[in-house]
Amino acid sequence: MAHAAPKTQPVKTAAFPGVGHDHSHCLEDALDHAGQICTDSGARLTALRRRVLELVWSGHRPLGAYDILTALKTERRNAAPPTVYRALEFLLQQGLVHRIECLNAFVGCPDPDTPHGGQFLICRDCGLSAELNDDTVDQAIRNSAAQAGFTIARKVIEIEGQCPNCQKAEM
Amino acid sequence: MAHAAPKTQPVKTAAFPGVGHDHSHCLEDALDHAGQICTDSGARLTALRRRVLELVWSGHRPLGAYDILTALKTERRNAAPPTVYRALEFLLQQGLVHRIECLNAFVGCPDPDTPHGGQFLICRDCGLSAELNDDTVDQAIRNSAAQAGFTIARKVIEIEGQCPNCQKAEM
DNA sequence: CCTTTAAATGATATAATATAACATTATACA
DNA sequence: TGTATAATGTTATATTATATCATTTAAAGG
Repeated sequence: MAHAAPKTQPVKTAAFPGVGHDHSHCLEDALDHAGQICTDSGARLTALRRRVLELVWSGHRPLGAYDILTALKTERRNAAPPTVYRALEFLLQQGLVHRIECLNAFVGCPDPDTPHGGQFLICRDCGLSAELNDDTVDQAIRNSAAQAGFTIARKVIEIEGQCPNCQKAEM
Repeated sequence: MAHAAPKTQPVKTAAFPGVGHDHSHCLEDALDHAGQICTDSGARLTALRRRVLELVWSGHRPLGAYDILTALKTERRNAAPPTVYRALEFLLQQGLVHRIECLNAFVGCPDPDTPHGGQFLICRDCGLSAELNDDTVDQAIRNSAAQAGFTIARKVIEIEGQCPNCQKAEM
């Protein structure tokens, strides 16, 4: 039966990067976007900042500032904590990276064109994160805050658990 | 016109503790709850743990571990970081306090009877936090995660902004 | 082009948050 | 009461983040 069981189709996992996805494309894309955004806004994407962005984008795994620093030091002997934190601060301001509070870590934003808070799924097994932007979630929160008479400045939405790939791997 | 303008009624601010609320009641309530919960589960709410819980409940403002330590040291000269972190770990496990990731701080749970993640409104002006548990938000997130094939272990939902009291104060 | 000014980076020190590891004391319970 | 386990004491150190001042680089106007 060639065209049997549609129920055995793999679960849709759009949000998480596939195991064999072409990451060089993600990286190029992120750098191109960053260049464009900074050109448009007049912000200066210096070599250092660009390099830190590349390091953040070395994968879809949120990286700690000191992880980035360690990598950076192999190229710039004089890199120090402020070197990294300043670059990250810039990248955060430009919306090019997000900070993951529950990990004290940073991850590239796949869609930096429109400012947004970001909703994150974070896998405890493999460490990968995926950014959602579900408007239903957003609206529910806006409603809830409005009912309490609260004015929102920033939303931290970080969901820890197990990603589809790691669920499969367990079986 | 004695019964004019209903539109001038104060905004409903149920979630945030009123300026003059009877906090001693909050505190007693929390301690009673804690005693009950630990008795039921067989967990040991020692004097130290109970005292740390009291300190966390000294207000509705999330406190850092070292804030708690400073307070604790006035009574126990030998208190050290592990003293506080261990007590907090216990209290977190029992669901008696929550950790606010974006502040590296801890706040008492007003409703520890049923385990829950907690959704927080955090005022940047006065530092107070209010815990929501809006099922609409919760469901939206569960849906969103399910669509991505993601299994949820823990949710971090922290909304920073301005509380109703501080909005009024600005006028 | 030069100068002035602002922005970015270098460099050093230290603050703030959190945990590891082992010793000692208290509690439960057989 | 003795023994095992849990809790706490104690010291050291890891991890994350920022303050401060010096130096270099880039931008903008004359």
